[in-house]
Amino acid sequence: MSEDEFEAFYACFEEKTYAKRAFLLKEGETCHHKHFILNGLVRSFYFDERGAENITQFALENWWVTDTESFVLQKSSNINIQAIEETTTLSVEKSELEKRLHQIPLLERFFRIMAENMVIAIQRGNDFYMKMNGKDRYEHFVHWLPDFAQRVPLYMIASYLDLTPEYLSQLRKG
Amino acid sequence: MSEDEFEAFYACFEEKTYAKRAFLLKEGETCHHKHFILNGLVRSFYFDERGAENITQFALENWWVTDTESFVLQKSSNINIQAIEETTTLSVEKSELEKRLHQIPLLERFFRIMAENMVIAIQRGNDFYMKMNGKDRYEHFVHWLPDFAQRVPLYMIASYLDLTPEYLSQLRKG
DNA sequence: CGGTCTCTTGACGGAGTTCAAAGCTAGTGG
DNA sequence: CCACTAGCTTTGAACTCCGTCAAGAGACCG
Repeated sequence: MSEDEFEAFYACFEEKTYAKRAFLLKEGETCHHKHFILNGLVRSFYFDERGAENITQFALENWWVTDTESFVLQKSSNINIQAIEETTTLSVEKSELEKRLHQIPLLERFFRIMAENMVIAIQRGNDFYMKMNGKDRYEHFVHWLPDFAQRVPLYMIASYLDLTPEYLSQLRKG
Repeated sequence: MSEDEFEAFYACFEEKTYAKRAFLLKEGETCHHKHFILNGLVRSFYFDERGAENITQFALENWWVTDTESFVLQKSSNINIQAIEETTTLSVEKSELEKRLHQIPLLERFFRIMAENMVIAIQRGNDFYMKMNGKDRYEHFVHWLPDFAQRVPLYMIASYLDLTPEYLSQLRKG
């Protein structure tokens, strides 16, 4: 990428700071941004039919976060994205991004590769989920993602691992 | 895309036919192709620690199939892709594809969008899986994917929906 | 301190699995 | 074209993992 191209690309990002518990996206809104996290920690979650929060993803420093379905199809979102800690992002708006993608062929390549890596990451997550029971999922999580285990309250980890806090508590004891 | 470009792109595809039960990819091999299915039906599956087959995906006419992780990272695959019926594909080999992607910027765009759509499809699948119990998953599957329900044996549907054949049998009765 | 949020404990229940056996079906070869 | 066999589907009983409910104990923050 030439220096000019990089400038043009970088210029379309905006730095934003979200307070603890602030929302990057709320259910029912359309997602207009891809966020790159400079600092902090966020979660994606939805409310199930009984009003309980179900966490589908965490993201921290150097991760991207968005609701891909809402962002790509520009339809209203089913999920909330919320800061767990105070969080600073570099965020790019959809129409800005589209413009640059047309101007800079290398960007298409970059975002293609990023999307492929997302497919891989999600499929690995599924694989991990399918092959392990609750206990193994928890142990794996604590072992491989200690950053999250430190910074995220237990009941959120339980939700992410698709366990009740009560059952997770049992597992930790025994 | 210009006519020349399209010719160059189309030329890198090869038509192949796989007999029923033939493998498009075997565990341990590296996946070198993306396959577009012209005709037929395939499944992706792995063997769990007890030697039982676990189906992760079906694909039929007009769908793409590959092992994204193995294809992108060129590492040995954990899954098998096998024809359930005799299947004809248009298949493109990785290095051929890479060459064209460099030559034809529009292709990068095409495959970026395709990868994004895969992310959306997989996440929808996960959502569907998380929110429904076994009975609902089966009914949803039969209702929305009748083609599969007709053409795929029951024990494979059970595996795909993550149920035992015995339990699925119960569900159908009651 | 007082209240809300978080984590733990234990009794009970239900969705789904496991195992074993028997009935059914369809493909294959003779 | 039939018979045989291997593969597929059904049944039922015992069992397990994990969720639910209810109650209480800490812990953090104003």
